[in-house]
Amino acid sequence: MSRRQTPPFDPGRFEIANRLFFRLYQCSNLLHKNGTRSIGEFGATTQQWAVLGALARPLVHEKGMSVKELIEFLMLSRQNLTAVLDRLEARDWVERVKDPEDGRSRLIRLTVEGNRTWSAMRPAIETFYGKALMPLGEDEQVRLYQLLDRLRDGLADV
Amino acid sequence: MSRRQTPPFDPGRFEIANRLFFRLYQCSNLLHKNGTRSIGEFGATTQQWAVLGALARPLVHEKGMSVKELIEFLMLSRQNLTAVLDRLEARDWVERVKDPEDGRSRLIRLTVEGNRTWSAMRPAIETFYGKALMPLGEDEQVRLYQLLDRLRDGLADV
DNA sequence: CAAATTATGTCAATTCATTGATATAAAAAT
DNA sequence: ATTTTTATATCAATGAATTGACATAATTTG
Repeated sequence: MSRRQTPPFDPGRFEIANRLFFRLYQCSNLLHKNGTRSIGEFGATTQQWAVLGALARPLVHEKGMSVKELIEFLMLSRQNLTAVLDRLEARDWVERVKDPEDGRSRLIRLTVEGNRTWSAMRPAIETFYGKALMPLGEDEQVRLYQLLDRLRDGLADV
Repeated sequence: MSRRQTPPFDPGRFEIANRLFFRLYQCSNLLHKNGTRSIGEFGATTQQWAVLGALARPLVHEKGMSVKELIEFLMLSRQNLTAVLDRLEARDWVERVKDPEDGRSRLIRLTVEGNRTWSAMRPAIETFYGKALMPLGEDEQVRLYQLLDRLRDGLADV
């Protein structure tokens, strides 16, 4: 229970919120820096890995995803995603194919090469996950992503 | 106890880690987008607000912080911080003064104008915090920043 | 005193992120 | 059939993030 309408902000509440978002900022910087370094041998970035990961999911892998779906899933702007897709397409890791059911829409799919690269990256990603999550038990990892889920919902509604 | 040395990665563990970092990525994008929008009237960004917030802390406010300390606190590169400080200095929100105790070092301090701006921003930041944290109770907010603390430590050690 | 380290800055290249404005083509609605 | 909406793309500007290489000045070390 107890979801307040407009929470009053005493100094304590502000401090907690401040720490929370500052940690988020720090984690975000570290994820980008060290995550990208850990897959440096492939010349990819964490953002590209997020796109490949989205497209490699079992239910998506064959039909692909539209740009609109990718934007909503990754929560970034269309202009930005277009640029990332351009780089991925230039490396022949993804392809844009016309949607047979909607001529306006194009489906983004992993190429064979993109699939191969994603598989090759997985061990490096697993190593990164393992090291980065060292201080957290499995139950805490679940708790953390559930809390991040709700934070995301809150952030999206601002 | 049970802090594993090299955690074996069964599919379940990978899935949990994957969700966790993906949520982190989404939250990071949303924080940047909606956070910056919520202080848009000041023409500042969440990064600039992080720097101002760091410098506005009671124990720091008078003496300031060196660039090195700011880099370690904010966890970003020197080249990047220099650029952010340049923009803040151009707006007369921060100043670089020589450290009387170390001629190599320069102390970054809030100017009077920077202090004024930080105070003016606070209500907008409080509103943002309030909306973004709507789905989370106070106890959950504390739990979340503690978990992020440990994730940050893990990410830093990769 | 000379050499090495430290703190900062600068220059350059790349990627990622935003917004805003504009364009094109196809689907849907009137 | 015309209009409107939708999906995508493009162009431009700005800010933020990384890395690498180099420069300078001051402190510390040998």
